[in-house]
Amino acid sequence: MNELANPPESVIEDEQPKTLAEAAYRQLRRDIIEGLHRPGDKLRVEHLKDQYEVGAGTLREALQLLVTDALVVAQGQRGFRVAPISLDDFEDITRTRVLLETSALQQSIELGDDAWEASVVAAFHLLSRAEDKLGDGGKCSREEWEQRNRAFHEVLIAACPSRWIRHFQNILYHQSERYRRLSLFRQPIPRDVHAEHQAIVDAALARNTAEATRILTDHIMRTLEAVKRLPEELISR
Amino acid sequence: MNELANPPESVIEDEQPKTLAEAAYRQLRRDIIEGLHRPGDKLRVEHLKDQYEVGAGTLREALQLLVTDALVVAQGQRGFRVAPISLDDFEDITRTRVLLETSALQQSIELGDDAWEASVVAAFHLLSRAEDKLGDGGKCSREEWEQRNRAFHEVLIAACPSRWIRHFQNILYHQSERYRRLSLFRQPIPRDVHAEHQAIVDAALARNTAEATRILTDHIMRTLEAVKRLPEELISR
DNA sequence: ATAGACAAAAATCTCGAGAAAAAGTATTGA
DNA sequence: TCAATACTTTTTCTCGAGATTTTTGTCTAT
Repeated sequence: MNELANPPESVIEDEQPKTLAEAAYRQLRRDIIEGLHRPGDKLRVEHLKDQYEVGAGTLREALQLLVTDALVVAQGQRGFRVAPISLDDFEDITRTRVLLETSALQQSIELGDDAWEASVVAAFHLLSRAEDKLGDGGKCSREEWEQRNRAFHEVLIAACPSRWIRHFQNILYHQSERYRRLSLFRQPIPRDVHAEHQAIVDAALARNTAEATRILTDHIMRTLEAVKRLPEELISR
Repeated sequence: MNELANPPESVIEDEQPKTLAEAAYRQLRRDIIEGLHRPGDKLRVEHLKDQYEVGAGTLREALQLLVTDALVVAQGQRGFRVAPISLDDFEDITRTRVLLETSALQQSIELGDDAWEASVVAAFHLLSRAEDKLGDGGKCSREEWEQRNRAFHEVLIAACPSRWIRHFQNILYHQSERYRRLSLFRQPIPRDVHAEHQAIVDAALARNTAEATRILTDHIMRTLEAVKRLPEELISR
């Protein structure tokens, strides 16, 4: 009678888009994160509706969805813009991410069962393979690596029972993805990210909460440092 | 040339609505929080567009905005529903709120200047007055009290420089407002909320971070306990 | 009586055009 | 030369109607 059994967790990439608006939304989000539409750019519905091959109202809805992710800002009667970026903003994103993600990791370590451990190991393996192929010579796209990196971080906190923390973490991850692209653009994997991930997995499986959160914090904060070292004009508007 | 000077902080109640869609959004949000549209209810565009006197597309946009606040969930090709409520959800909301709000309060206490102290005292005064009038015999609506209570909690963490924490906290506050209504419905101010607020203000002004966060945590968690004591049928779907 | 399938009804999703607002351009006067 | 005003163009916002999809209702066969 009451079919609220499986409420759609959130608007995450679960299945394929069931509506044109959602399809446009995903494509737009990708293009924004990729930097095709640059921070601060105006997003004119009249132009974009042709580019994405949907009606004006539909594209409007897609833009509204992006506001939810804070990748787009809507200004009263003056249309939409790509959310601006700044170093302050990224520092904020990073610190907030640390706050949420360490809390989630703590609970995940505390509550995770065998299946969780297995999924962590699996995700780490996939990520490692992507790194191998990436260094090997373009046998694997950075696209693929990003996807697996995201999956790894997601699985790590998957045993945290708080939907809200996971929801917010998800938003922040997408945000920081924009900045991380900038960083990777210059220095194609500068730090020994692999070792950091390995250390996190080890500590997590050993149920060493303090150690795991410490490493995770360093891991996340290091990306901030990397971006801080970028030439300023990249993070201008 | 680049007029990004004042990016619209977020979609909070700052000015009056500049667009029909936003007007409908606010009215709808109010009605959902008030419980006029109950958790789990289907929100049929065809019906609601008459009720709120806007076109179908416009109402659609309003609903999309509510998805951002997680007060409404959109299901693929099957329309919109009022976000369901549950005790587990409220527990999650509360704990996440504690995590964010205590962190924000710490920073606020650390960084707040004289102006911040003044605004805290002012907000507390307004809230106290509302409580007086409320107990006095309906000289002040619970509407008013809710508004000032929200303002108080907002001002308390206003000196926290993290926009993201404040943004998330705002979402969670609106969420918990739905539950708090249920609680207040039965027990018209059961606990000595005033004393708790007073204690928070004292500790904050004394820059006693540990004490302030401790009290704030208790304060927030107590609402959870109150809701837990409610008859189950109120939190059914 | 229950289950399945087919048909009718309702609701959602989508589109393009018209009204309102903002931005841009040119003209005029000091 | 500059400022202010009026006009033009662009863009956003809004609405109602049509196309798809989901849901409801009915009928038949096992």
